[in-house]
Amino acid sequence: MTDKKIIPMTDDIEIPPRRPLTLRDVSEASGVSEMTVSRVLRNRGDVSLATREKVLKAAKTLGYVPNKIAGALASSRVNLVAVIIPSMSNMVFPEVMTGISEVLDDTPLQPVVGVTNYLPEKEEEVLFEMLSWRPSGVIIAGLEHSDASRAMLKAAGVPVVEIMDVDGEPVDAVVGISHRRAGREMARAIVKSGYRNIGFLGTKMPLDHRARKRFEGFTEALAKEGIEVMDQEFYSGGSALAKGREMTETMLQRSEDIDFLYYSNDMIGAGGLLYCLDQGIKVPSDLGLAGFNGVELLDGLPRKLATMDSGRKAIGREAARIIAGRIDGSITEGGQRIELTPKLEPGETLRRYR
Amino acid sequence: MTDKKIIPMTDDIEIPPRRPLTLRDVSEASGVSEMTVSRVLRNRGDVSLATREKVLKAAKTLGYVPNKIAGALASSRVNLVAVIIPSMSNMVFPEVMTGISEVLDDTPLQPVVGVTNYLPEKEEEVLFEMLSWRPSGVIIAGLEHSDASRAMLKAAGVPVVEIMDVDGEPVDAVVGISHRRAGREMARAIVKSGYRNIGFLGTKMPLDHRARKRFEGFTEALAKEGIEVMDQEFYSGGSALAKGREMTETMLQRSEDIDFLYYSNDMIGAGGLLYCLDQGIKVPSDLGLAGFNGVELLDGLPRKLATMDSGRKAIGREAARIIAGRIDGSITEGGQRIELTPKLEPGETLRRYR
DNA sequence: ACTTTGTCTGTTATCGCTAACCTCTCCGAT
DNA sequence: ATCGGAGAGGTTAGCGATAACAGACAAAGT
Repeated sequence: MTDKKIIPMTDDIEIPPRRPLTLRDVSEASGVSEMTVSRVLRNRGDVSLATREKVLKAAKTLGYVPNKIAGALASSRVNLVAVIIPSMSNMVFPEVMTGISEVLDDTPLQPVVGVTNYLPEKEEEVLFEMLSWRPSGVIIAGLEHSDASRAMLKAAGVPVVEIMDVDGEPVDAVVGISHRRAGREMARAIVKSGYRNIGFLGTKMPLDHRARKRFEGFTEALAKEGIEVMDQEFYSGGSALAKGREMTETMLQRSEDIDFLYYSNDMIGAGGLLYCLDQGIKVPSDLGLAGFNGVELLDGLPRKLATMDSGRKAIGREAARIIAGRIDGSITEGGQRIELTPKLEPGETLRRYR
Repeated sequence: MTDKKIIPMTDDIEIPPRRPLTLRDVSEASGVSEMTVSRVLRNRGDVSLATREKVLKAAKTLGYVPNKIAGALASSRVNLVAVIIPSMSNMVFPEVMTGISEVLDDTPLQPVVGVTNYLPEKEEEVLFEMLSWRPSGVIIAGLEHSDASRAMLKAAGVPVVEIMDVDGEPVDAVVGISHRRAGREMARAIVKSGYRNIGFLGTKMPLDHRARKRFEGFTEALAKEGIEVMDQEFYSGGSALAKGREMTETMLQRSEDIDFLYYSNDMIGAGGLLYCLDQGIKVPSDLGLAGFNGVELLDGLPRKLATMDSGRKAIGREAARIIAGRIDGSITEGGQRIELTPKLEPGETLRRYR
C-alpha cells in the first residue's frame, strides 16, 4: 500500500502481466499477507468477511490463477486420480469414465486419463509418468501388468483399484465382472437355445485379456456339453463395424454348417448382424448371433443383438467410490473386491428357449 | 551411509518405504549428491559413465519415481498440454486425440484432457483447473468461450490453439474447418441432385456451435436457391442411433412430401438410414440422406451415408504441431490460422448428379 | 613448472505455496 | 482487575526438485 511502483500510465485499464501472477501479487494488491490470501482462496481458517471480500476482489480483477504445482508441493496433497485405460475409441471406456466422473464430481478429486493402447510397455510408461505427479489414487484397467508396473502400484502408497475384470490377483482393490463366467454363461444360453455349430469372432485377442478370458470360459462351457468351437477368426485394426461384416462373410463361406456366431464385442457383432440382414440370412432361426458389452448403439439396430451387459458405468462408479472413500478417510482398509454380475440380454438374435 | 536407522528385520527382503522416496534417498544409496542424481535421471550435463550406472542402479532397485511436482516448480517447466473438449463419447474427439497424440509422442509433451459437456460454465471451471497446473500449451475446441475463459487463455502466457472451427475470432492460433461453408456445400450438393423438400435433424443444437453454424450455412445456401428448410427436428441425449430412427420416423410422418434429410451428425444419420432401409423407403431415389463427420462407422453400414469428412485427425495433428513448435522454439510467432477443407463424400444416399 | 582447459561433481538459493506456530485484540466470565 | 479463549491475521520453515555458479582434478599446452 505504501510502496508505489512506477507504472507507465497508458489508456489501457488492464496491465497485461508478463510474469505470471503469484500470491504475492494478490497480497500486495489487497494489502494483507500471502497467508491470508491463501486462506481466503482455499476457504480455510478464520478470515473476516471484509478481508475475504477485499482479497477475492483483488484476485478476480488481477485474474489470479493459483499455482497448484506449488500448492501440491507444499501440502503434499494432489487432488488427482490417475485413470489408466487401454483405449478411448471404443464405446466402453468413455462410459467407465462417465461413472468415475459422476462420483468424483462430488469430491475435490479430478480424474486424469492415460491410454495404453493395450501395450504393457506403454502401460508401464504411462503409469510411471502419472505416478510422478503423485496422484491420490489410481484406477487401472485389468489385472495383468508387468512386474515393474505392479511394483510401482504397490510402492505408490495410494489406493489402487483395478477395474473391469475380477479373474486374477489384484494389487489392492478390484471392481469388475468375471469375464470367464460371462463367456460360460453365454455358451450355456447358446447351447440351451439349440445351436450346436458355433463360431467365434474376436478382436485384438492376444492383447485384450478380457476378451481372451471370455473366450476361455466360452470354450470351457461348450466343452462340458461336448461341443467344440467350430471355427474362429481374429482381427485387429480397422473399423469394427466393417470388420464385423468381413469376418462374418469369411466365416460363413468357410464353414457352411455354422449356426451361431459369438463375437468378442458388440461392434463387430453389429457389423455381422447388418451383414446377415443384407444377405437375407434368417436371424435367429438359421443363424444366431451374440456380442458382448451392451453398448447403447445396439438400441438403434434393426434387430437387437444378444449381448451381455458389462456394467461399465457401475464399475466406474464403484471404483471411484472406493478411491474417494479411502482418500477422505471414510474407508480405512484396502483390498476390497466388488464383483458385478453381467446380465444376459437375449435381444432378438438368439432363438427363444426351445 | 553412516547414520543407521533402526529397521525391524523381518524375513522380507524388500523394505516397503512408508515415506515416498526422494532424490535424497537415491543420492544416499548411491553415494553422490542429489544434484548428480538429478542430472543422471534427466540425462543432463556431464556425468561419468561409472557414476551414471551406479545412480541408475540405485534408482531402479529403490523403485524411485521422480516427483514432477517439485521438478516443475523448480524449473518452471511443465510438459503438459491441456486439451479441452466438449465430449468424449461421440466418435469425433477420440480421433482428434489420436491426431494430437501422434504428434506429441515424438516430443516430451503430454496431453491432459478435460471435458466440458458443451457447457460454458463447465468449460470455465475445467480451464481454470487446468491452467492452475501451468501447462505449456492449450488446445481447446471451439471459438466460443465466456469472457472469463478468453481472459484466462490470453493471460496464461502459453500458446493456445482453438480447434475444429474457423468461423470466428481466435484468441491465438486456430485449426479447423468452416462449418458454415460445410453446411453451404452440402446444401448445394443436395439441390444439385434435385432434392427440394429438405428437412434438418439436429443434436444438442443450442450448445453445439459447430452444428449451429452448419445449419446456418445450410439454410443460407438453400435460401439462395429460393428454398426453405421444410421441417426440422432437434433432440438431445439418448443413443444417437436410436434417436436418429425416432426423429426420422417423426419427421417423415409429419411432413409427407419431404425428399431429403440432412442430419447434424453421422450417428443420427446412420440411425435414419437404418430406419429407411427397414421401412423399405427407396434411398436415394425417393429420399436422400446426408450426415456430417465422416466417422469410420459408416463403412460398415449397408449403404454408405453421404457425409462430409471433417478431418478430425488432421486437425489434432496440426494443432499439436503448432503447440510443439511454439514450445520448442521452432515456431516463434503466434496467431497461425489453418483452415482445412472438408471433403464431400457422396456415398450412396445422394442421387447421382442429374 | 605453471597456467589453461575441460570433465565431473558439489553448494546454494530459489520456485510458489501451505503447515504449524505465534501474536495481538477483544470480550465475557470469574 | 485478571484470565481464558476465540477470532483474525502474521511469521517462519520447509515441500522436492533444478539453475546457476563454484570447486576439484586430470590432461594438455607453453
